[in-house]
Amino acid sequence: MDIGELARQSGAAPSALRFYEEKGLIRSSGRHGLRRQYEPEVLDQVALITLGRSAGLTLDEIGQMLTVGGRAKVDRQLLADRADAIDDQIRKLTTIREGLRHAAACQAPDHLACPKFRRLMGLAVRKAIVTARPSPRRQLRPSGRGSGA
Amino acid sequence: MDIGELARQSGAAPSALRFYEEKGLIRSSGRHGLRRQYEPEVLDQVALITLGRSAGLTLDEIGQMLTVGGRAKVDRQLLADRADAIDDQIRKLTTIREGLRHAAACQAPDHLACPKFRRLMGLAVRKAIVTARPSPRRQLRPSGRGSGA
DNA sequence: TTACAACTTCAAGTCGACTTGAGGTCAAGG
DNA sequence: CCTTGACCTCAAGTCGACTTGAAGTTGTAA
Repeated sequence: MDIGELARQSGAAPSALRFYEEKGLIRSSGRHGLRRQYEPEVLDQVALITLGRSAGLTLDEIGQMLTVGGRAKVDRQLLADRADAIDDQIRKLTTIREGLRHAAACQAPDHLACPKFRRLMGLAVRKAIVTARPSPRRQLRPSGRGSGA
Repeated sequence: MDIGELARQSGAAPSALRFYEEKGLIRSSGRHGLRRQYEPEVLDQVALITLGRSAGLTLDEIGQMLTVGGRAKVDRQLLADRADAIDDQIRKLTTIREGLRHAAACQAPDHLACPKFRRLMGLAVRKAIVTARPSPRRQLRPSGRGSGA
């Protein structure tokens, strides 16, 4: 299939697909004239990329998980490490979610003053944060999730 | 305390703190000469910002949760919506984590070929929707953004 | 055969979240 | 009094992930 079809079926923009290819996350099987042709299984790869991106992973991170070249590279340790890192992120998000759920229900006008909120967020133990720089985890362009929601 | 002290205690760079202030996420209580002075409770706010950032939230998103101005704005619906959005992100991350954990243990050289991996990632559903010769629809505009998954 | 929509490349622009650098101010200590 | 260094402002730079635009090519339907 050509890039337009892949775009339609995957939901990713053609420019994004070219970008992924340039980065080595997907591969075209050849050209028809000058047009890229893709095998159907690329759809799965793009789905994976999209999922990863929407979960906040960088393309580099996703690339490390993808065995796209077909060749080897299945670094199990890396995979396990990534899983752990994601687990960590899940814990942080869970913390925030709980804090938010409470804040949405709480009567205190300023939730930073609410002891329950503070406990949920672990703000009493702020000494722990010393390790400046929370991993350079850059986020996907917020686009969708910003408004309305 | 001045910005250097806040930076030291919070782990955030002074430039980041100025940036947060400019964005309205924190406030200085005044100046000593030309130097910003901060109240201790700003530490909590910065801790919250740091936590949110490391979980992948944008500053705007975090700002909406923060009642920093002291004044009202506790939009419970917004808070609940944010909690839901975060829940969604947690689910995606959980999916990925499970996929990764399996891939790290699996023998298949290409996990996209592994049925268990595919099931974990929910990639099987893709198959169904394919090529039914879609009507010639053009879509070269900003594509409305799939925002994926 | 021709029109044209869909593709191509490449360069530059955008956005969020900061960082870096230049040039300037000022409070405190020697 | 003078130095120092932590602060100040403002502009510009950086990075990731794309998007946009210009200019050119081509498969295919009419």
